[in-house]
Amino acid sequence: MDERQLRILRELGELGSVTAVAEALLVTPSAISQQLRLLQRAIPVPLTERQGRRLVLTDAGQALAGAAVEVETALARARHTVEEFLGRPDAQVSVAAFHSAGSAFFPLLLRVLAAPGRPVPRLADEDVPQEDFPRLTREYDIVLGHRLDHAPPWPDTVATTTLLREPLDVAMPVDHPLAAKRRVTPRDVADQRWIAAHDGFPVLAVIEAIAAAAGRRPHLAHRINEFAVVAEAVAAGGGIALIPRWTMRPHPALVLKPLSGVRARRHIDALYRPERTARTAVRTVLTELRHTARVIQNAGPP
Amino acid sequence: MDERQLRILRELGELGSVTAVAEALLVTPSAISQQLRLLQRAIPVPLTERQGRRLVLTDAGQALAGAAVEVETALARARHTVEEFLGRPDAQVSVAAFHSAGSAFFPLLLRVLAAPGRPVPRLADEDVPQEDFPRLTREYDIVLGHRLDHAPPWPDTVATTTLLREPLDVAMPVDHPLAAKRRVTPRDVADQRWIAAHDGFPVLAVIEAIAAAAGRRPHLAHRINEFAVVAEAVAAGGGIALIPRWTMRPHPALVLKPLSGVRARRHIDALYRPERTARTAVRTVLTELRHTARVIQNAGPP
DNA sequence: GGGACGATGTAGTGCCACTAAATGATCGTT
DNA sequence: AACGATCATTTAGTGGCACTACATCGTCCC
Repeated sequence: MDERQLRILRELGELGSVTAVAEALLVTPSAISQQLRLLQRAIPVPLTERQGRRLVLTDAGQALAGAAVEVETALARARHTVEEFLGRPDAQVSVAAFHSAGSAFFPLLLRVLAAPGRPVPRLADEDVPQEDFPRLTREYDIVLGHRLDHAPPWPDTVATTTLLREPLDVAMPVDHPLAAKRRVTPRDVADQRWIAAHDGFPVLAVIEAIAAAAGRRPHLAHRINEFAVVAEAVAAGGGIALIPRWTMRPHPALVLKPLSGVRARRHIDALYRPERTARTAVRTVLTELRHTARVIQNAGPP
Repeated sequence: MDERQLRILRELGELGSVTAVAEALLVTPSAISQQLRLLQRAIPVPLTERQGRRLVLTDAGQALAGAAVEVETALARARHTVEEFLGRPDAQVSVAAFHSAGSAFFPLLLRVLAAPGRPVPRLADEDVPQEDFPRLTREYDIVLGHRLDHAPPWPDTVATTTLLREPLDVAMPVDHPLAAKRRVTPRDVADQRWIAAHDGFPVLAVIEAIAAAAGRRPHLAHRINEFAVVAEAVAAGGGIALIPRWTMRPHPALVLKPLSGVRARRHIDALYRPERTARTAVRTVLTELRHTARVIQNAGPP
């Protein structure tokens, strides 16, 4: 007893003859007759009976044809399930971000999505080395990752959208000798003690580029990834550091000075598997992330 | 997208690997893999993804697997529909009877089935010529028919159960000359005017047999099928008649005298298509008819 | 009765789900 | 680091089954 046989039985109940069913299903009457015989073989009571030269359903056949409607309904629903899954505007969308992007994007994203009928965000922070961001797209619909301006592009296993090109400024205590300058050069800062990120994190490469531009080797005093911790360490006189201009909340005891002569920028990119954009809700969140990026860039951190 | 592919998807969701699904469904992993590929071909977003060396469902796959459960549920219900149809003890059972059987059986049957959980009788009277009783089983689950003791048996296209072997007595007015006898012989009644049934109805053959036993030709004064009408005609002096002993309500102006020397009996049989006894409710009604027959035989008509 | 209509049986064909065996990928182990 | 074990997939080949074409049989209608 399979779907097709039930379909045939149902059509026979509604159309009232084998020939009519055959025409409706675009096959020969012989095929219908054979399938009915096969269906009958599995069932111990007659499902059909001759009425003159026509074939009609018995009571048992009508009972089974009724169940066949449920089967077809369930199958039709199954066939539409994927579309519905893709089309739901209020589905869950998981977004991962490294810390500073999270602190800047998540509040704005939560606010703009806090309405019925909008995607339901599932946010998570994931601070991983550069090369691990693409892998996170297995687990999250959208991953906010960062890389330096000149760094190799993301592997083409993932699709990407650049949300921000954010300058990295030199952070120092407000009473630092360099705090009087409008901008600083690699020569200005090459001999400073640096608070850098761990290996594999993008900020480190910029510090090395700055030192190289001044012909020195960088003095890496501390290795701290989290910018909020970095800021506190800088304020406490632990050294200077590179801090993103827009996504970090300003620290009252610090000043940020733009670097000249070295491209110190990081990209904040949205990484995702292309097929996930088939979901309306995912596309919506991507759009909102782009919009959020403009807000962040114009207004600075919240 | 067919049932099997959905089944495979569902199992993959629950078992978590192609090999496990293959073992569960008693096929090779290759078959599973191929079916998943076919299913995927019909759907624009990935349903599965590699997780290490295993294959697991994506969110879209899980959504579809959920719908697959509904499909399987509907199919399982369809597969049980026939059994349920057969097993329902309180289903409708249609019973047809010729007039006198109806007037005797129907009241008792209605009384014994008048309870929740018992078969719901759909009664009908059908007075047709002898050879038409089997045909009625197309339309009714059970048909009460009658035939004479020595008449040819019912065709074996129908199953039969004999409910009653009922004597046919000679009915006459209470003041008739023969009313003084305990029983009557063919010779006694051969010259009487008879009230007989129409051609094709069993009673007629008995009258002819009586006449033949006495070496006469019967004198058929009237042709009336319905025994209630016959009784009135006899009471009014229209002639004598054969009247069933148990299934006719006694008429106050008539007496019934047994015939000797001639087998004057009719069978009241239940005719039905064998497959209909697959239904519990039909078997129940057949049992109750047999029981009702015993009551009628012992107690006489109600 | 004869012709039209409807259902069914039979032989043959093409498709499809499956198996078997090889390949590729990943994991755990020593 | 290398190996075997495990898991998935691919390929070629096979058997079963749903279908078509054609013939036959029963039923209805004029």
